[in-house]
Amino acid sequence: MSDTGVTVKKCQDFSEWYVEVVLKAELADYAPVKGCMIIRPDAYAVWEKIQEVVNQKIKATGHKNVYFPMFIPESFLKKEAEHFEGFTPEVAWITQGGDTPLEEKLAVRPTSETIMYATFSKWIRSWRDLPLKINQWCNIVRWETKATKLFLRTREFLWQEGHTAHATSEEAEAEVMYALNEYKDVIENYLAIPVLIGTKSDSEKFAGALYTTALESIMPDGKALQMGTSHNLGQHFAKVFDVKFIGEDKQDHYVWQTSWGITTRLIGAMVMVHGDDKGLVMPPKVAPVHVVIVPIPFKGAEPEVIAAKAKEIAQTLKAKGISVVLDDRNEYTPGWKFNQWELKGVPIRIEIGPRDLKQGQVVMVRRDTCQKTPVKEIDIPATVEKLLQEIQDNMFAKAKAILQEKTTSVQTYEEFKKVLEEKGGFIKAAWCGSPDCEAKIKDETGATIRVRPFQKEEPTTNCVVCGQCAKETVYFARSY
RNA sequence: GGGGCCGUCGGCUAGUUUGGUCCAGGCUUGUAGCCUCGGGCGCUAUAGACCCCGGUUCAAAUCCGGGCGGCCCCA
Repeated sequence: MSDTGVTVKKCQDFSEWYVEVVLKAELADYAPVKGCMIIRPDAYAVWEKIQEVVNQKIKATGHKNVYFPMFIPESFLKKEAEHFEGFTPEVAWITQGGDTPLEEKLAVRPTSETIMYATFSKWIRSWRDLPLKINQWCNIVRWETKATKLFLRTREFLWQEGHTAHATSEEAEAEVMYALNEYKDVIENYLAIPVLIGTKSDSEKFAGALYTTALESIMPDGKALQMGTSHNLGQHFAKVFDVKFIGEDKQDHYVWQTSWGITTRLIGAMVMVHGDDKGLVMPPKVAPVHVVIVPIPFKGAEPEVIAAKAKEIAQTLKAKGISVVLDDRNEYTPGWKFNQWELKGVPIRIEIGPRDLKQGQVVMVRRDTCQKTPVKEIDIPATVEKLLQEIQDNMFAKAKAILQEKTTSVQTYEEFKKVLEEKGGFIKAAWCGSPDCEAKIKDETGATIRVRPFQKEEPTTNCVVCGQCAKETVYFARSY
């Protein structure tokens, strides 16, 4: 057997498996610049699908897409102190243009709050200008020093950043939850990855925010991955960028702001959660190709007959809006093609050969379970549609079971450490709310508070660290 | 932030310990062609590499220094 396929098992060497799947399924490649990646067509197609879904959602609720420059003057970035402090260790700076040193250095955007809000102050005059709801699809740069991990940790990545300004605190709060819930829908119902939602602890919140809400998921190796965030910025930025409006009461007020984003990291999560020993498994709702048809050449008699039939089936499916590839390359054997398309994660394969032709059927194979079923020709379109939904549902159910299996409640700090070492995953534990206890756990175990869930659970023990009265039950994990 | 491992055709690797047999070998892939081709089938021909810079040496893939890049573990 050649080594064009994945050579390690997912359960044996997860990191190596991940790298191989991403490279061999042709999702991404390493770039000539350290820490940067090249996103290849199949992965970009998934990103476009995510864009399509998100755009449709946010446009329906009055958000508009814009584009701001990627260069941010240093003075802008510095205006909100906490924000600057949070981002400055990983900002890339431009100090020279051609041969001329710049008078003021420019940051390559690590996020766009500052440059956008400087402009908001010009745009917003009265309560009639509110709410202002914009969104931007762009690249951002965070100059990481840690090891590159394709999709999960690269110096440059693609994202979407929504930014809104509102007249009241309540409206801003509602907007934060709106974005979070739409993300939950995209991630769970399209990418088929179950998430926990809640707020971040103060030490993990966005630099400059009042509070941060987030979606967190667990990967098969037991590490948590942040899937998206939605921040309530309060009036912190409004005050430093002077974003004011005259209210109906004829008084000046600062606006209340939110920002929220998801990134190409979601593609990495999709690979990790759903992939198997054969390679990628694409959730049908984001898969660039739904069905691949592999004709099995006719033995003896006319190969044109089978080719014609394959083409006919492809046409029928395309007419139903299903994305189909007819793999009629004759330089590869059917077996080779099976492996190739499985590596690429195409949800459904249709095989059609002489035996099938005789019986007026095809063989349909689903990627998630690798189950083969003969399907009568007349039933193909309906079966494909049904199967795509079934695969989507099954993938989510499987991932949900993993999430549950990888969530453990603990009573004591001893138990906490033991579970973290032996099993990983989310650890539910009682917490007193003190940053000191949180820091102690991080120092001693590497685990952080991933979310303080919205669905509150009464603590059944005292704080696992200090033994003082616990305020709430939170989810800890080591994370990417 | 600390520790470890690694870099040879597009991919996987042999050769490195002990410098010369290597204008670098194999498999795979690419290209051209053949093959009744149902799970990476087989056959023929052909193409393609020592990460970069410097040093040691008669001689460097091999030894030394620096750089660039990747992976893993710990925090």
